[in-house]
Amino acid sequence: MSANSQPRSASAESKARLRLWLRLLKSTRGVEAELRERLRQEFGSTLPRFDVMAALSRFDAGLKMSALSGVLRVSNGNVTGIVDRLADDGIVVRVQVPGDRRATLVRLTRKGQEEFARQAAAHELWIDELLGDFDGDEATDLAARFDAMAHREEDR
Amino acid sequence: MSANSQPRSASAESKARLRLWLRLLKSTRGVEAELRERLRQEFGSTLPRFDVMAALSRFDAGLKMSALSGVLRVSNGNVTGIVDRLADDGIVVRVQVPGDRRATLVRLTRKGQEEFARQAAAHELWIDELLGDFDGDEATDLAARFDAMAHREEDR
DNA sequence: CAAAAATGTTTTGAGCTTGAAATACTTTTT
DNA sequence: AAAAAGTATTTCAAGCTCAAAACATTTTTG
Repeated sequence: MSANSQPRSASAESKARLRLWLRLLKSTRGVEAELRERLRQEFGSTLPRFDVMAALSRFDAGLKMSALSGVLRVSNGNVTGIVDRLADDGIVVRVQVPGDRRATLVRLTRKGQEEFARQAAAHELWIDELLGDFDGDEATDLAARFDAMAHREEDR
Repeated sequence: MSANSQPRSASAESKARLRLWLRLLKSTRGVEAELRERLRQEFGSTLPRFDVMAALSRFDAGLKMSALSGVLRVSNGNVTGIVDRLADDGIVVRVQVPGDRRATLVRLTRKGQEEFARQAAAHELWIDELLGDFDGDEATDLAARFDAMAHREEDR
């Protein structure tokens, strides 16, 4: 009955979502902090650098700066700085795109590929440890669930 | 049987966890990006500022700088900067702790309380919208699940 | 074909973030 | 009570992050 049965349950739902958000944030920040720390300790590197290397590792032909910032969903200027430092370290190279003098292609060097392979192997072990609470089936279910959510986000 | 039935399934489990982690990261980063954008647009503020205000709002008597960085799980120096700017804007005040001239207590001002109330109300609506994929029960279940995980993290 | 619009990247300025060093004060030890 | 150890906070240097502005080049349009 009554037109106002909604408000009460809507509010309870809203509180439940807020609680979920706070837990999600705490969990992912915790894992991220641990990953940062280990990348720093074990490889003298950072998460943003790892993310750039991971993205480039999927494209042997390299990526344009704009494509890279698109894949990573960070700003152009941001990628400029990270790639600068990665290039200084010989992990990536910038290559002119023939026929378009505005664009540059960024590619992992041989050294970059080797370095990424080492880090990615360690990274997978770390994740396995840090998300050890979830067994294979639960992880698979949740991954599908959050994939749906991530997709809904994209349409916004 | 065989001694090597473990490796195969362990690896599949590890892949499932890695996939989960990537989805989790994508989802939470997406929501965070949206929150940042809205805080900027609607309130000319940022997530770190919101986090500090939220923490202080739970302690009428104020928090010491070290307690604040403890609650937020960020470095001391980090909090110094955010509190500096919040103080410049009249959102918080630093108060001397009687009997200990090293410490300072940070408290929301009246203005800070009012500002936080407005932002928190909007924030709750935003989260309700952004996590709209999850109904109340699912949100409650998942919150408990990630709480368990976050607790395991703390023991590390 | 010149002007205008679009595309690709870097620069800039402000704020966030960290770990380590510096500073200031308090408590404990000798 | 001086020395040493511990606690509270800020400063520093380096890197990450964004939005907006600046630049350079290419494509489209009038």
